[in-house]
Amino acid sequence: MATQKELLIELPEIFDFSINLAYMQRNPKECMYAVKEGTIMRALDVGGVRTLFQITCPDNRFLHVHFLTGIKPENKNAIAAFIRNWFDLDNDPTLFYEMAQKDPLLKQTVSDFYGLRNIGFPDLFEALCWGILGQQINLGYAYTLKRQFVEKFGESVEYNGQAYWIFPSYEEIAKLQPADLSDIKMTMKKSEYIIGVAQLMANGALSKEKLMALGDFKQIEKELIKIRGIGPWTANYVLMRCLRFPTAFPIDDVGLINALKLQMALDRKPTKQEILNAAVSWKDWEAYATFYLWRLLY
DNA sequence: GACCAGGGGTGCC
DNA sequence: GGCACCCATGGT
Repeated sequence: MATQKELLIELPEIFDFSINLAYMQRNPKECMYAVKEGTIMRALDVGGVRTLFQITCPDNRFLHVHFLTGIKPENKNAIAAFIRNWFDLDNDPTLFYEMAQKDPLLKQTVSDFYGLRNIGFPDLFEALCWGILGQQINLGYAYTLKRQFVEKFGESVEYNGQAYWIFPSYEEIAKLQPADLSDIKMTMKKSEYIIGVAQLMANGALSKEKLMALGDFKQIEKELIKIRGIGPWTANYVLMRCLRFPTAFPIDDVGLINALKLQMALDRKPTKQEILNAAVSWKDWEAYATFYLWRLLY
């Protein structure tokens, strides 16, 4: 029975907590949550209240969310929705698995990582920033940049001597000039792009709700690509990991290309046409195919 | 020091 | 729309 400080989130059948936990621990530089001994810790700003919670999963049937600071009863639904989106619980990958088990390029990874979910970025601003940060630099450095950005402009919750960081708000970032980010070694272009996105969100022109209201995947993609700093890769990355479209497909992704090179046993990178040919059988599940192929590398 | 990195913008045709 | 070229900087 859940008390006031607890929340239970029922899990779908296809879900393996330890597999997802292992994915979440893949990079020690991650600063938006902490994983320790089967427990995930994360802080969020919910309606102006800094909330710290931990997630455990003793039975693989429910996520047990325990609030450590700042919970208000009226915010519990918002946090439950955040966690459902974060763990991608509202997509049913049954048909993806049926397809993937017959696909020679996917067969191994879906078997090795059965029950893995597309762990994502429920917050649109965080998703867009992470996409822009990750453009054309190695992933390790992208994590370093993110940490510096978060620790300079975000807020944190202290608990047992450790700081849990909350991603900077677009309201705060919208007020900055590109030069304000130069001391964290963000390139001028990335700084301009991130501030530009923050300003679009701060003035109400861009929001998750407005994008989703467009309904159609292609229309949302088109709308995202209009934004300076957002190209086809970032648009599809956000469609995949924030807006949760299973058909999103960041086809130019270096990680995807390298994973396919490995699975196709090539001594060169596959061509775009070869990737398109491989993806024919992934139809409607391109995002999941990509996510599982990434797991071979990271 | 070359080459790569979970690309994107710009200008040209 | 497709293509070449530029951007900028850490990692290897």
